[in-house]
Amino acid sequence: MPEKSEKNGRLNVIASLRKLISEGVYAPGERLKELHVAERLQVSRMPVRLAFRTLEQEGLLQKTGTRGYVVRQFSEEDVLCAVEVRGALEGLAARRLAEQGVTEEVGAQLRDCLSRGEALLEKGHLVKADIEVWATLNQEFHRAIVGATGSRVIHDAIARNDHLPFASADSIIIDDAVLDREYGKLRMAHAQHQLVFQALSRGEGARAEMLMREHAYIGLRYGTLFGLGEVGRASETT
Amino acid sequence: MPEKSEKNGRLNVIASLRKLISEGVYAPGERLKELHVAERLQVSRMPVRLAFRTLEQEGLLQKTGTRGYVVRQFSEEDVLCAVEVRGALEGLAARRLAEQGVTEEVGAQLRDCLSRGEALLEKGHLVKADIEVWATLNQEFHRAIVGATGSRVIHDAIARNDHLPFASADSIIIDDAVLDREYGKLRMAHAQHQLVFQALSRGEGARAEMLMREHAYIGLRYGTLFGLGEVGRASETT
DNA sequence: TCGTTATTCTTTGGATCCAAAGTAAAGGTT
DNA sequence: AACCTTTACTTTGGATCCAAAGAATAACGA
Repeated sequence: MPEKSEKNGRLNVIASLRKLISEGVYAPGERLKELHVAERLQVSRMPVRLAFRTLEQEGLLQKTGTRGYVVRQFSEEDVLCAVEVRGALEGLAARRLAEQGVTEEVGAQLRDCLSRGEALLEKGHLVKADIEVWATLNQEFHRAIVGATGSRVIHDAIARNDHLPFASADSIIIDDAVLDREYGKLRMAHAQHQLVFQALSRGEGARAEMLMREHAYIGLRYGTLFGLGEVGRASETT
Repeated sequence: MPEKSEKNGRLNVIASLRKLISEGVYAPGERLKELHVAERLQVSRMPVRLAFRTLEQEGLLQKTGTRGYVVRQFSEEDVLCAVEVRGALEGLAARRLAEQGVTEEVGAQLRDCLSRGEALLEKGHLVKADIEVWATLNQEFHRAIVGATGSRVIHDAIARNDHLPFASADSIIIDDAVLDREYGKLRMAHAQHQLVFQALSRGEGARAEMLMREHAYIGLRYGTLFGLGEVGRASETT
């Protein structure tokens, strides 16, 4: 059973359910029954119902025509679309930020991310733990940009579209081949980050947008969207 | 009190609450109490709680730091961002559609929209009822494009970002000046639709995208996002 | 034996109840 | 008189109960 919140001893049903789905406990296409989930999480049906609503909005669950919810299936096509949506929105954020100018604080934050990325690269190779480090770093870089636009509307739009159930790095086997590929991806992503930062600093909005949109594809290009093989299994997505 | 569903006699709490907010019954910034809304809509607190969750996801409500929800305030800046987000996403849809090719069925649907738009224009002026006609027509055109991409991911992304509480046409005073401006807007929008359709038919993806992005601004350019003066009153949006 | 109908069971949606957390107010103390 | 503490009340979150809608199954008729 999932761990409860430290603060009030309450279970975050939404997070738990999201985790169960991304772990594949509830498989894509599977019908989800309130009572079943409730018993599994040791809560009553009520919080589960709330969670279903939220996860439906996130796109993780899907209302069946008749009744109840099923776990949404994502095709490779869906993943591509999600990537493009993300690219479009983050590109928008980048353009806005470039046009409104990067503050000293945000600039420092981005530079910090870049230098930490540099440090990772200088090692010449990756170990498993580095993948998580990079993931955090990457997230920080992107969040800084989106956050710096100051537009909650854009921020929310991105957040709302960021719930595709990709497995996290620790749920798949990381062998040397994977680490090699990840290193290559990291090199490329880092270079792209540098370019984006450059464009942002120079106030080149259109260029920043274009670079960010291209950057969004990196996970696909390097075939290291963890778990893609799993989520891509679905042939039908409607 | 709002009308109940014909089918099962049940009230759509989400739609009702959304309406109440867009009508200004619950003003931006106002704290929303479950019990109060429940009594107003003649339902128990439960469906209201569900609705709060959904509307929070939609961005209409906002969780306060401590407890409860407040009606979200939208600044003019927010509206601009929402428009750009919409443009970015619909632009994406247009590009995809152009690249994958417009089917005969979708082509016919779009042509139908265009000819109906033409008919409206030929009258040389608008009456109040035409505004609603155009709104429907416009919606149909955009939906056809987004729907034709076949990507639910993109469709949902757009739908999720389409909940800003603009007042509908019938909630403001429509005088001759407004009708004139609307006629001008309609001319322009129709022309843009024609161009988008042309680009789509020719498979010119990048052009279709660019045109669609520009088209998104039309409501702002013509200052006829009904109710913008209202929602724009908020100075702070965080 | 197959199809149709009726009955039962499953599952969801809504209402009410209870507990916990947070807020406001009142009273006491310095 | 001002500030702190304690108490009462407001409001939300969770649990349970009840009703209604759907699905499955069984029984009856052709």
